[in-house]
Amino acid sequence: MVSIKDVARHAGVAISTVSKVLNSYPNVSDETRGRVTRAVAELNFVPNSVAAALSSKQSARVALLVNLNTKTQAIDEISLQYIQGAINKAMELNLDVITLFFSMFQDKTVEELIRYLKSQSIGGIIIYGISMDDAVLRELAGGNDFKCVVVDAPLTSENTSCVRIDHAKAQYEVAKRTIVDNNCHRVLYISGRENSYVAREQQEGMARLAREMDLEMLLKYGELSELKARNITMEYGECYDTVICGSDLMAIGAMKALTEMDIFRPVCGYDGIILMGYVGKQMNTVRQNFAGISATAMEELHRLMNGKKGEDVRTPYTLERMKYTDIIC
Amino acid sequence: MVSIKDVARHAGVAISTVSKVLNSYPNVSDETRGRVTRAVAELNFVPNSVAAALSSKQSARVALLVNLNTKTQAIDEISLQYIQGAINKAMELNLDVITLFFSMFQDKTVEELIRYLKSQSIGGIIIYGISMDDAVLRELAGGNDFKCVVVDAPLTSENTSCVRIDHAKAQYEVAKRTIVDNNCHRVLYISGRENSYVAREQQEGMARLAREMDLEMLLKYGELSELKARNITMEYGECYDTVICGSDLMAIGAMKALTEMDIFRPVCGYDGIILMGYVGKQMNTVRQNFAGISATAMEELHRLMNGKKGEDVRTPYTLERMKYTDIIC
DNA sequence: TTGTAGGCGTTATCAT
DNA sequence: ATGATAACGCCTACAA
Repeated sequence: MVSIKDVARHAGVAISTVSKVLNSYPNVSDETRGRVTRAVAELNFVPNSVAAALSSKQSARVALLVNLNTKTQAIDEISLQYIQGAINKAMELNLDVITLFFSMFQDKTVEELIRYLKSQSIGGIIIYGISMDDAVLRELAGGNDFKCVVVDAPLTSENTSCVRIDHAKAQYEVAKRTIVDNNCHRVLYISGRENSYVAREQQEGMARLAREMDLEMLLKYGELSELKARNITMEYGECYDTVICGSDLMAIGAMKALTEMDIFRPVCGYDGIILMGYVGKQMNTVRQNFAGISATAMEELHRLMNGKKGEDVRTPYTLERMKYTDIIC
Repeated sequence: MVSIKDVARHAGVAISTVSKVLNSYPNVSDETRGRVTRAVAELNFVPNSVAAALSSKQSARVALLVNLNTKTQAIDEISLQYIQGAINKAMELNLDVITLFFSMFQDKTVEELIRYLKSQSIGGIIIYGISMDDAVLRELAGGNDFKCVVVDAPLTSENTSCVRIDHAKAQYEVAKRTIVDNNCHRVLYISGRENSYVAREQQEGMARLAREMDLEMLLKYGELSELKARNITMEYGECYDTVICGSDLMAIGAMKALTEMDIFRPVCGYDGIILMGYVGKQMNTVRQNFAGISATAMEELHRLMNGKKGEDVRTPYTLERMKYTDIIC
């Protein structure tokens, strides 16, 4: 393997000079920079990131903490897009990435988790799908051991940023469109989990809508489960004009229930997952660009690791009407 | 951070002794081993894997090369299960993992790719979804730079193993069941890609079946695309008794086409993906345990990195009849 | 502006 | 059986 030493020799300069060029330090003459750059090219030198991580204080290594839904595997579509978006952006930014799943440390304490991450020379982390119940992860995000970006949870601080769409606004808009278009007044709202940050924000949007439009609204928790949403719809669907759901998966469950009950009620989803196209019906939904959100999270983390303060970042979304033909290819 | 040095001091031994204990070398007295182990526990010491990777010759770092299907995102369900299975097993085996996607190096040469992997101190790789067209990756798998496990491609060699189910047998069995149960004679077989290793093996199975049962069979390539399978079925479906597909996704396309044509033909899928449950119909399929296959691949890679020779590993599968109610929860 | 040298936390090769 | 000590490849004061 060609190392920095070889480059230095080939360019006729000191190792430290090569290092300075590689890390674009200011005090290097153009001529020296040129010689080093040329040597790098000629030798096809690629810096060893492991050595760099060991040597440098601010290691450019990032951990992705992903909450893989082992039960309803269908929505794992989202997790994969998160992972993909993050890893691609990380490669652009020259950051190393390791991927971890919540299940790996569900029985660990914060201290153990921190020790593990430090043993991997991790400098920053991105957490996906954290809920209010995850004490350990919340502590991790709140602490000062790592730079941190949390997707979809409002845990902003000195070195923790949050990235997400405006769920209150998105839920408000997609529900309003569905309700206005169909002239509804009595709304069955199937939200996700009670202790989900996203669900809380979505509920805010729905509450505002209910106020503004003077709606009668029943709030139920579908736990992001297709089956639960189906059962809720079975029980209450008939008495309401429309079923608004906090996730596409639940919307699918609601729709199947309505079909079985043989009654029509407009259903509204949330997320814009591909899977929804396969049920063969249409519905309004909020399309989130999960890969894009994750890329944004990685950029934000990169900034944090370069000294920026944490903040609350909102990403764009679109309202869509998804149908089968949009999907297949 | 507590380092090996702290452990050594605390245990009253030399650093190298601690290292020997950690890596379970033979020549250490039980008493010393005990003192070191105790010190490790008391100090909550977790070895720094980055330093180990730098120092050690045979670095325990593994790269996952995943062929993410950017077009038909639906079947990415499989990729995620691969990733999950590999990462979980790697953690058990104390291997570090980085995940890469084919798209990241599609315009790179083998040499560039090798340099990149070496710059990351990668010692072994697992390749998912390689096809006969991927010259660079085939060269990588054939070379001697890394220990390598290839999932679903017969590229066995000195330090390259292959892990997969017996596709010829599986395709034979699932098709036979479908054909016998429905008493068919004329078969429309929609295979995947022409240059896919899996497709070739599946075709072997079908050829044998056609021979044994004296079937008339038309082979078409659906390119793993739901739409292509749909179009093929539209064109030829009517003249055949049954449609056998090389993937669930294509089976879904075929089924939708038949529904639209308003004719019944038994359809048979392959893979056992969750998505299939959502189309709301039943069909025979081969269920692969993708996470399990990937875990097996990681174990095999681990063995290779410990000096074993490459070989061809077959994993189990089951024939199943998937239906909606199996899925939702 | 450039070079020297110490250190990052391990592993591995020698002596002892 | 145990302990010095030199790598591993890079970063970074600090010196020149």
